Amino acid sequence: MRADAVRNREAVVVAAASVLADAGLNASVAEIADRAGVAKGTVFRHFASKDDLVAAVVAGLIDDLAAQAEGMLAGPDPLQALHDFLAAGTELQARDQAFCELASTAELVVPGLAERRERLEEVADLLALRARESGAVRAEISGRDVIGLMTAAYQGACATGDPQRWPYFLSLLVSGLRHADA
Amino acid sequence: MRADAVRNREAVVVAAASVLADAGLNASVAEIADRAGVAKGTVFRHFASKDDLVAAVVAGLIDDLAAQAEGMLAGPDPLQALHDFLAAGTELQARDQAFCELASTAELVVPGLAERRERLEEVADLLALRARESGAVRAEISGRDVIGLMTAAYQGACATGDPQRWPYFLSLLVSGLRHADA
DNA sequence: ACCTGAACACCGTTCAAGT
DNA sequence: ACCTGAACACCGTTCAAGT
Repeated sequence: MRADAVRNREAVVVAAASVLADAGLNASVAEIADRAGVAKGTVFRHFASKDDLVAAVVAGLIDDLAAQAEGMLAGPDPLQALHDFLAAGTELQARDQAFCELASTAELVVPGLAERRERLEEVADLLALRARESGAVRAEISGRDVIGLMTAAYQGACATGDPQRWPYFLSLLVSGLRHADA
Repeated sequence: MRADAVRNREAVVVAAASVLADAGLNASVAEIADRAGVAKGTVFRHFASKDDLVAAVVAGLIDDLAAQAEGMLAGPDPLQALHDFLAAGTELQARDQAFCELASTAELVVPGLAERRERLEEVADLLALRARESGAVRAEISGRDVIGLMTAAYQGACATGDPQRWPYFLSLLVSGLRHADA
């Protein structure tokens, strides 16, 4: 790969990460190209579609979150670890609009993100299992459900008009996990 | 207003209600016009913008929900009434894609929906107050928060890939309301 | 090889021409 | 008055022409 191509590809990814975080999934390719200092066509030379570019950016975010989660598995307090993971995932939604929009979509509009999500679900599964075995959580809950809880907390807060209040919704959900009857 | 105009306007609203429920907010005006049997231009003769048409359709949905909620205020069990209202709102999201998308947006993209939402919040406020006064709910919760809970339940279920599981997320949230520590 | 910008299809919106 | 469809601006995507 030619040196300018490497540079351009990287510039596109960096620009896309920033623009997508701010403006979400319908940020225009034109704006990303502008910010990267390349022509629109160059974006499509490196990524087959806008969705592919989005996938490349968001895959990095999911991987970071999964890595964080693996670190939490070693913590002494299983309930705290689960709570920390939920908080990290919810806060990521608050920080990144594109991730936020993807997190609340059932079908992954964006291909190539499915495996990343599976890895995340597996770690979440372990966190949930430990919390249940410790007795702190009574509700039956899968790793997939844990991901759902992150989205629930953030979207709930958004719907009140004050996204910053997500910790309140998260604490409600965690109370629910602890005391759920059945 | 001429007779054909009345007929066309109604046809547009009916078509829009159906198309928006199925395809959500980015259903095209062309498809709505087709289904209504009119030209695209006719849609814009009756509604200044696509957003205005969306508002007209969704306002009806919100009003229906608010009316249901007012009926529930008279019920004997305050916790049950709150739960029923939450279930009705969540189920509406499951049934109507456009309502669902609007419910998880902080800023009402669509103008003219703010007052409708306020009326809904007021009824929700009363339902929340009664549930708290009855002692069944410990968490402090406003009418606005109640709306947020509907969105939280449905979006959480969506994020697991199985929207039909919203009752599980709703029951977690209601458990949280009952037992929240603080 | 890779980059560029003109070109195309799609969609919301406008408006001149019809009835 | 109201309806229609051609026209415009915007955006994702393609590709012929340049280096």
